[in-house]
Order: sequence, then C-alpha cells, then structure tokens
Amino acid sequence: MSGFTRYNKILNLFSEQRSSWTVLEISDELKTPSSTIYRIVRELVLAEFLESAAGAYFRLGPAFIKFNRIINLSDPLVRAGQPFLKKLANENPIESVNVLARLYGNKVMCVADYKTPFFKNNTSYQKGKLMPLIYGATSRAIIMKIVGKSLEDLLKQETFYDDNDKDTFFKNLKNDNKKGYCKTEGQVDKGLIGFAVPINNKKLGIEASLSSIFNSIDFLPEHEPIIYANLTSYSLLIERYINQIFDDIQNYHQISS
Amino acid sequence: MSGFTRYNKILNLFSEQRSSWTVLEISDELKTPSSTIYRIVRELVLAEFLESAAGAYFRLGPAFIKFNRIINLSDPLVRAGQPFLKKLANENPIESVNVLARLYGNKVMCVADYKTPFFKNNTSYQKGKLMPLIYGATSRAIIMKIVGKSLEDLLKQETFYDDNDKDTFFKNLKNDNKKGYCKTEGQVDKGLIGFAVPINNKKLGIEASLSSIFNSIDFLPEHEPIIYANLTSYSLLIERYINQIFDDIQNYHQISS
DNA sequence: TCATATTTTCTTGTATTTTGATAATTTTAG
DNA sequence: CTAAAATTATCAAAATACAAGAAAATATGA
Repeated sequence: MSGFTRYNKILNLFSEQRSSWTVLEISDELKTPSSTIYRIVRELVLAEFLESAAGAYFRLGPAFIKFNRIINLSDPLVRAGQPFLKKLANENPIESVNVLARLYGNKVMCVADYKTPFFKNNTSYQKGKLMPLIYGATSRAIIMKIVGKSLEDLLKQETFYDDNDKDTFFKNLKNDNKKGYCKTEGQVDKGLIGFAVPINNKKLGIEASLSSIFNSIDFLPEHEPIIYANLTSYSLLIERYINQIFDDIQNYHQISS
Repeated sequence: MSGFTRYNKILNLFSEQRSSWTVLEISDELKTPSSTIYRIVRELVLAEFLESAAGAYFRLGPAFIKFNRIINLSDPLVRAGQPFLKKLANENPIESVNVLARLYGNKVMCVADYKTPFFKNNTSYQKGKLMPLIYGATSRAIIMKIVGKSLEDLLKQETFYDDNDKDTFFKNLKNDNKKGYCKTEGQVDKGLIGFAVPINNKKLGIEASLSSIFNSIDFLPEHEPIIYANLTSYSLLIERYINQIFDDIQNYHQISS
C-alpha cells in the first residue's frame, strides 16, 4: 500500500451498507497494524474526509459534501443537464424518474435525477449510485456510442451467461444505435421500463446518457413516440448547452491567464 | 508537504470560482515541480478524485458524488433531519428556506436544505456551502451551546471590529441561550431574516442547528411565536430520531461482531 | 499530411517519509 | 476510582517520494 492508495483503501471501506468503522475493524480488514491505521485515520480526520462518531467509530466526513457541492455548481454535464430534468419530467405523458448518468471507471453513475412527485416505485437510479454497465437502458445508451478497443476494454471485466447472451447483447447494441435510443424492461428494477438516449461531448470527454424511467403498469405503447421525441430534443439541448459552458470555461481561462 | 496533505492541498485548489486546473497551474500555485504534480494527479485520477477534462485541464472527479451519496444515506444528522425539512417548511406561515447546519472545523456547513417552491431570494445557505461562524442565526444557534475552552478555541480565529462588538456578541449569545433560539436579520444575506434552534447529540458528537429563513418583506411580528414553536418541536423530533438511529447503529454493530 | 508544440510518463540516485512493534498516555465506562 | 479501551508517541529499518532532465505520447495547426 503506497501513495494515495493507502487513504483510498480506507475511504472505500465506507459504504451504504457499512458506514462506520473502528480503527481496529479497519486494521483487521486491511491486515495492517493498528498503529499505522491510527496515524492514517488521524490525517483523514484532520482533512475532514473522516470524522469521529460515538464509541470509537469513524464515518465519512463533511469534505465530501463540500466537494460534491463544487461539482454540482461547476461540472459541465451536471450544470447543463440538471435544469432540464424537471422540464423533461413534466413533458412525459406519465409519472417518471429522469436521470443523467455517465461513465465512471467501468461502471455507470447517475449524476443528477428528478422524480415526479407521485412516482410510486423506488428506482435504483439515485444520484451517486453506481449501476451495472451492461444492464438497463441508461447504461446501454452510454456504451452504444463507444466502439473498437475502448468498448473491448470496457467490457473485458463483464461476464455474460454464455456466448449466446453475449451475441444478443451486441446485436441489441447495434440495433439501438440504428434507432438512436435504448429501451429495456425490468433489467435493473422489476416493474420498471426505461428509455435512454446518449449524450456526448468529445472535447470535454463526456460519455453520458439521458433517460426516463416509468412504471411498466402506467406505460402504453402509444407513449413511446412522445417519450423518444422528448428525450431526443432534450439531449440535443443539453449537448448544445454543454458546448456553451465549455466555451465559457475556455474564455475564463484565457482572460485570467 | 507529506502524507495526506500533499493530496489535500491539490484537491482544495478546486473551488466554486475555479473548478479546473492544469498540472502546470497547480505546479505554479503550490511551487512544486510539475513532474511531482503529474504523479500525484495521476494517482488522484486513478482513484477518481480528479478527472481529466478538455485541454489538459483537470476537475474534481465522481468519487465525491459517490461518497456524498453514502453520507446522505447514512449520516445520522442528515438522515434524521432531512425528512422533516419539508414538513417544517409547510407549517411555516410564509415562504421559507429551511436548513440543517453543523459545525465543520471552525466554520458552519449546511448539510441539508429545503426551499419552498415560491421563495424569491437566493440564500447563501445551500447544502455543502461553508458559512461564517459568528454571523447569522444558523451559526449562532450552534455556538450558543458550546461553552468554556471549546468556545474560546473556536472563536480564536475570528476577528471582531472592536471590543464593543465582541461584548455585544457574547451578550447576544447569552440572551439567545436563555430564550432558546436565535434571530438575526441581514447578517448573511440582505433582505433575509433567520430563526434557528440548536440540535445536539453528545454521544454522536453532533453540534448542529435547524433554521428557517424568510424574506424580511414577508415577515410580520405575529409570525414569530409560530416559527419558534415549529422550530422547537421539530428540533426535538430530530434529536429523538437521531437517538433512535444511534441505537440502530449500535445494535447493528453488536449483531455483526 | 507532416512538423511542431504541448502534455505526460519514465528514469535515477538521493533525500524523505512511512512503517510497525512497543511503550506511554489519555479517554471512557462501570 | 479503577480497569479496560482507545489513542498517541517513539524510533530504527524499510519503503517510497522526490527532482531534474530525457523520452515518449499526444494534440495542434499549417
């Protein structure tokens, strides 16, 4: 363990399922002497990446809330997309969850969401949550724009049931690409149906998607063209807005240098 | 520069005002050779604490969004308080911003907020933003419960205009403590009036406050008792709920060990 | 396209930091 | 107050980061 790894390994122990740890527990888990962990934890507490809780437990610290806010205010994708999610939601014919997601390592992460007030189900798609790469329209719309070696590398770690499963996956991907949008049902959450379109910006290195998720019970086939039209027009709006934000940033840096 | 400091110094360059940096800019700013910064930045990118943007720029990475979500799902204060903010807002007689804030180093940080749909002004109080320690009801309600050496340490870095200013500050603090709540007008944002009550949990080390902020124009003196009653009852509810969450965590750890 | 400029990684001996076993201290809980 | 638990301090050995320049990769622009 060296460099940032030693801090990152500790931070990554803290999860939704297990959000507080004692030094001894960390020490056990990472098979590292407790004196070392005490020292590292102290550093992280000082920087407010951890904070001590009751009973010798530690939990994630407020630094993450602070940096998260800075991202919300400055990330081009979030800035460009966030304001449109509610509008998209209101134009959909039925109650929906609307999600902006992007590639994060070899997973997909939701970076902004808007749920209409009376949407019944709890989707897995919530801001900050990592989602599987090959299931669900949200993810598929992102990878359908990736080709060649990049795609291979990305899928290297994914396991398919069998070759047939894999073939179907690639066939669907090609098909979706032709249509320009993805549609999946029940792949991530049972009883939900999702539609998604890609959002890309080469200059900013953004590989993302915009999606609307509905309860299968509410959904009727005649909704599909409207849903697709909304997604497409908003994705174009967002892409254009990202470009504008990009230009603003460029100008800012030119002026200040 | 050693230990976590070397990473933290770089991360802390990224701010609301300046959210992307090149390696050379960082190197200039921190007066550290660029080869060193390249190495460190590479590590941070690998851990997704930074990500590369267009034109050799880097920005904060998605790890912060991920950890922020874990905090939202697990932090006792956020978990206990978040669900009540909307209810509090709805019981207030006029449009309001409602805020849960806590001590963060020697600043105050908003950790959850709910603004009623038709509130006109933009408050400075937004989730994740650091606020001054000695101005505004939100902050004052937190420090009014801190005494002795802790208070001295906390205020050590604050500067008052003069001794008179300082005296007034302490007199107000004592007064607020007697009343049980704080009220300030225009200290943080002009045209806004704020009310706050403290929220504490010794076992969990929580020093926080619950506050409602209104447009001064909307506010009438007869609202004050209602506002105060709402804040007080909700703060008690939240404190009780925090205790319950604390017990849950205790049980969880006892069962799993 | 190619040539050029910029960005990023690599290499190396040396200086610095981290590590972990143990001891000392502080805090907590009954 | 006492005993146990949690945390900090110490220090020599081991591991790693550092800086400077060279080399490679990548982006830029004619």
